Amino acid sequence: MRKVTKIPFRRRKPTQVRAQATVEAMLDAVVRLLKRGGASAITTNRIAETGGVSIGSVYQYFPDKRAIFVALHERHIREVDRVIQRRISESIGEPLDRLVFSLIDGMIELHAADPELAVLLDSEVPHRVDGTREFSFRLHEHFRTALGPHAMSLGGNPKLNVRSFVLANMVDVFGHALVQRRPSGLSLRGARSEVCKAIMAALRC
Amino acid sequence: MRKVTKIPFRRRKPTQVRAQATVEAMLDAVVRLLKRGGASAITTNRIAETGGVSIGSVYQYFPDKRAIFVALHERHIREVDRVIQRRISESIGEPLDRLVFSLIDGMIELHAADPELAVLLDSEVPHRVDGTREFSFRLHEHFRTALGPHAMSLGGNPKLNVRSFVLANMVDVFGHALVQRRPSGLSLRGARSEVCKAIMAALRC
Amino acid sequence: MRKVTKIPFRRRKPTQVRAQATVEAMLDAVVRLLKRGGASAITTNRIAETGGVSIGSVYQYFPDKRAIFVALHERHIREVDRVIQRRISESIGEPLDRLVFSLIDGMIELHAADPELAVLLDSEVPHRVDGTREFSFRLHEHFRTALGPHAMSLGGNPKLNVRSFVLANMVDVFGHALVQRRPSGLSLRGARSEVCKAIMAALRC
Amino acid sequence: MRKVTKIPFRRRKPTQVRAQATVEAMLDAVVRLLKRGGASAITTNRIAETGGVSIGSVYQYFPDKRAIFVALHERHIREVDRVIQRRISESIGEPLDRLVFSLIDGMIELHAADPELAVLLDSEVPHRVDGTREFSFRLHEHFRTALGPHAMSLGGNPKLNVRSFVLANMVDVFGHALVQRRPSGLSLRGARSEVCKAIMAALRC
DNA sequence: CATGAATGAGTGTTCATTCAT
DNA sequence: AATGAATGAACACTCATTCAT
Repeated sequence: MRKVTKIPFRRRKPTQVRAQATVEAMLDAVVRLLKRGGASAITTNRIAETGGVSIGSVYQYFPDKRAIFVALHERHIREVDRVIQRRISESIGEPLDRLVFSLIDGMIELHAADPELAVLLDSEVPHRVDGTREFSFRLHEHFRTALGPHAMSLGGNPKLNVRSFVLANMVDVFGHALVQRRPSGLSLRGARSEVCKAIMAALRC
Repeated sequence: MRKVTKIPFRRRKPTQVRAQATVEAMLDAVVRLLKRGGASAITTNRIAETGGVSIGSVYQYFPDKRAIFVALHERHIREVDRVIQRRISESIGEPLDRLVFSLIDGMIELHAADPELAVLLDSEVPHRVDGTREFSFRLHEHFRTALGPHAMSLGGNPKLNVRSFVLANMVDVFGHALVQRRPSGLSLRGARSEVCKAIMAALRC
Repeated sequence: MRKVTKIPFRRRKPTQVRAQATVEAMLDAVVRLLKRGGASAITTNRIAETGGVSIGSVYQYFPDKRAIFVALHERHIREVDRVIQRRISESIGEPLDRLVFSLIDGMIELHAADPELAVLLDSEVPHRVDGTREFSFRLHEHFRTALGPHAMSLGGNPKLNVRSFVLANMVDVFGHALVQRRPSGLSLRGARSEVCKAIMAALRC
Repeated sequence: MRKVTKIPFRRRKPTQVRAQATVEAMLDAVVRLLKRGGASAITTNRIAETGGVSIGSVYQYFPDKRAIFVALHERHIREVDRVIQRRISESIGEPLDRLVFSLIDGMIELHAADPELAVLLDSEVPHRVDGTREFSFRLHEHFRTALGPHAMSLGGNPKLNVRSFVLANMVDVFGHALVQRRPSGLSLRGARSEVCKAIMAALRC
């Protein structure tokens, strides 16, 4: 049988400004659909329509539907990354508890801006694990670097690797939990303060 | 036909032993498919085939596809619940650090049994938020109850609500992180011990 | 990245009588569409509709659209095969010119039954070459066998391989040409008789 | 948009040398795509890309996709025509068997140059029948004219119409068959000589 | 009850064609 | 003239669901 060799097709890379805007429009459309009707409301044609582009254009930028989801997750991850990095660099020279507070506060700010989104993003939009995993490690790096200068205040045997592991995971859960799962009877501010204290204690060992 | 207007229909309650086994077979089939080909590989027909039942039988036990996912998540949650409760009751009368260790150890045991599963379950299988949320609160309750007897060792002002919030979330993340995201250069045992110390510190304030 | 292994899906084999009828209905639908609007009028949904089955059923029997075309060609080939074999076996014991006449007559009968079809079949319906090639060889075999008993009447040096090659190809073209491209001023009967004489001459060397 | 109602539009006639080259480039691109991936690999955009022109230019020269196929077939037919006519004119004054040999040899030369192409051209590229039919008649005319001078050597009752019908069809099949379907155990030269003898016999009646 | 053939709405995706630049 | 980004109608194909047996 004659081999039916699939001939690849050029996919545009969104390097141009306008192209970037189009991609953003499409990702926003996904978010809008997600909120309106859950994962099952997301179809490629609806993404195009909601995003104000033609379905053809969608496939100019993404090879398939899944790639759109990946891009959406990546955009979210990039935002988290950005916030974390900024908060870290802003806290250089400050004492450890200021850093911890700043990180938690950054996460809250991020998730509080759109509380629904973060939840939907990882409950409804399928996301291959590797991306998340990789991101997790990158965060871990950031945190380890950030903890470096505070070695003294972490006691004689800092074990930075362990400390940053603890810090990264606590910032992650509590960043989410404070916004989404805060138990009744606790104000956000109060809970935040308690969490910061807990993190400090956990870091100091 | 993809029915949109739902006509209610009596669905068999799996009270019989055999029925239970059938349901289990189907849920296991979902897991198997999930591991083999990700979320997109899960179709009702394949669930039936893989589970060794007819597609008709699937609809005898579940009103629609989503219900299968819900059941799967519920089964998983039930397992976590069971482990947590057992560990708590086993630690009654023991000091707090024994409880904490037991909880973390339980979570590790749970996730280490099938490390892939837990990840896939909440990265690929869509799960309506309410169930998770509800589960989260229930866990919180368990933890608060469990912490009750340890009020003294938590200092003069225990704020049990806050402590259990901290405990629940830390057990949750680290239970996952120790199995999936443990940084290189740390043995499971070593990391576990560090995490327990961190939790203890966070609890004591 | 997680391997998204495509999980195959069971395709029904049309062994049952009813299934056979369904397949026939679908192939007939293709022919009908082909005559009505050429190749571009053939869509899988139209095949289903015209054939009186659901599109889902089409895919129960064929993995994809191309497979339908292949089946159509195979059906046609099978018919030619049947006619050729019958004519050959009917001519056993008869002189060579009776065999030649019978073969040409069979082909005419076949193509005259639906003159449009044969043309459309190989001008509009894409057909992978290998099938045709294989068929061609099989026919060649039949013809060689058929010529065996006539070795004497082919002169002292029959070279059966060459003779059957000549016969097969002449039966093929003239079978088509007599129906489709017969030059003006020639009756079918007259032309047929001339062609038979020509074939006989070509066979005798 | 797939325009259905055709609005007539001036199409550039490729009179210029450069224009001719562009058209050739596009037709060559079709052939290249055809060989690489069969009929389904031929898309207008790929033709443009492979041919090194813009898709816009393709539509400057062809009203639609089908027109490209027609042009491709016409180009092929023109080549066959050219070869046949040249061989005929070269054989003027020569005996009939020289003419027959020259024709067969011309066809072999033509098809052997690109054995794949001829097959693909009429197995995969849809070709409306009329063109082929018309071409067939034109060939027939050529052959009749060519046979005229050989009336004597065809016996007392030449029936040129029938002879040229026989000749045209035999040249056609064997031209293809010798290249594509020659049975094992036959050299091209040997088979060619046998075929020429067979044609001569068929012509002489 | 269990089965699995049949259904067809709806999906992801392609690709012929246009037209502003 | 030439370009190629953009379009969207239409396509091939899937799969949740039903229901006659």
